[in-house]
Amino acid sequence: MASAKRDHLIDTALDLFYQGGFHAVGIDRVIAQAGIARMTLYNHFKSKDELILATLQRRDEKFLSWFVAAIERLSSPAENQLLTVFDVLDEWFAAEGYAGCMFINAAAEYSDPKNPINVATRKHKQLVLEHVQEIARGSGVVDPDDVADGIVLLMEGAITTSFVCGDRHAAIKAKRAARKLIG
Amino acid sequence: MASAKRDHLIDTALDLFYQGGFHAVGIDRVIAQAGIARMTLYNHFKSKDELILATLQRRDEKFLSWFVAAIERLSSPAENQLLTVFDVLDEWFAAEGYAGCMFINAAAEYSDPKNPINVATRKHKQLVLEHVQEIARGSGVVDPDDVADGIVLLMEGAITTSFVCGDRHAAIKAKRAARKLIG
DNA sequence: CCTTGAATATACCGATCTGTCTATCTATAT
DNA sequence: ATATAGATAGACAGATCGGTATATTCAAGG
Repeated sequence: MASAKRDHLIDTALDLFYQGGFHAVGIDRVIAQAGIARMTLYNHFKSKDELILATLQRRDEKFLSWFVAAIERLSSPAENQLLTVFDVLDEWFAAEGYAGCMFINAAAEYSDPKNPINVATRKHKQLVLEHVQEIARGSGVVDPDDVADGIVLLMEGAITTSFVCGDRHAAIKAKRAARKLIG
Repeated sequence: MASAKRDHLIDTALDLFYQGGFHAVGIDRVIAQAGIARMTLYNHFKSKDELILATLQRRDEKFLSWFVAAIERLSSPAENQLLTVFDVLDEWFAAEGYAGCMFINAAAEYSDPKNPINVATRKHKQLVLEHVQEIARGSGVVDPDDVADGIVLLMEGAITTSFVCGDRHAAIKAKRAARKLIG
């Protein structure tokens, strides 16, 4: 199952789909960019949708591990970690090639809730929520789950605002709002 | 310029693109659903992108007028109108055929900031922000522009959460957060 | 050395895509 | 009644789509 070719294929497709969209990027672009034969792709994946699912799974793993580590890295004893989350977002938004949340983008193109791709997006968002809930519970705030809901809403809002509106200060604005929210 | 056929074409395309996505829905589907000849479409629009732009413009008009009216309709003297906004969102999310924000979805498929479609999405979001700012300024809150930023972030977060996660309580959660935000 | 399995290039399939062309029809207005 | 403008159906173009078939090359392991 695990193979260097397969690995490289997923990474390449991840880049292309993230930057160009799922329907707009064809198999030909993926194999050309990856420098891999057409049949090698279909040897590892039954269909384009399977490849998309693999890229989303990898994105989920990569993003969550980066997200958790970045919170630790940017944390300071003086600040509630719930607020540090928005510094992490700010770093993300400023990264080269930032194109919003790949899962929101995927849901926009595959809106049928029964579609496995759509299912994968919900799963990812659920994992993010659960991690924020953990932080909230550990930060000594009252009604941690309510606060986590509000924090996640601000996070999603910041992602959308930064990407769709090109607002470079979305994360900072969200952090300011979060401060009032935590009280 | 204005024509019944053209009008009907825009309405039909609006429905189909909103439900099915822009790349995934082809011209053939649009003309079949509209019951209109192929050449009639290309007589009114130079290209598919022009048609998409027309649908986004109509969506912008329809949504904003509905949004403003719904706020008035659901307003009560006892409540800050900034909070009423989330009751309006709740109504929207519960509507049949709800498929998120068409402009967020459009930005996901056309992420190039120079693309006219992308430009249209930013314009729409700017208009929404400005209306929320008006409400904030009229609601006697301190730092109305800051508050408006927070409200809009919660709105965008609620839209994303309701659509991507299928969370039916996203608007209510956002309203709860907004209450703390207004103070 | 030989076998086995993976990767390769390339041709090909049927379907669909956006967009064009043409020829016919219809309704309205002069 | 006739001229004009818009709508029609349908064929067509050229490109691209996702996916398959085949035959060849290559590298590693026994």
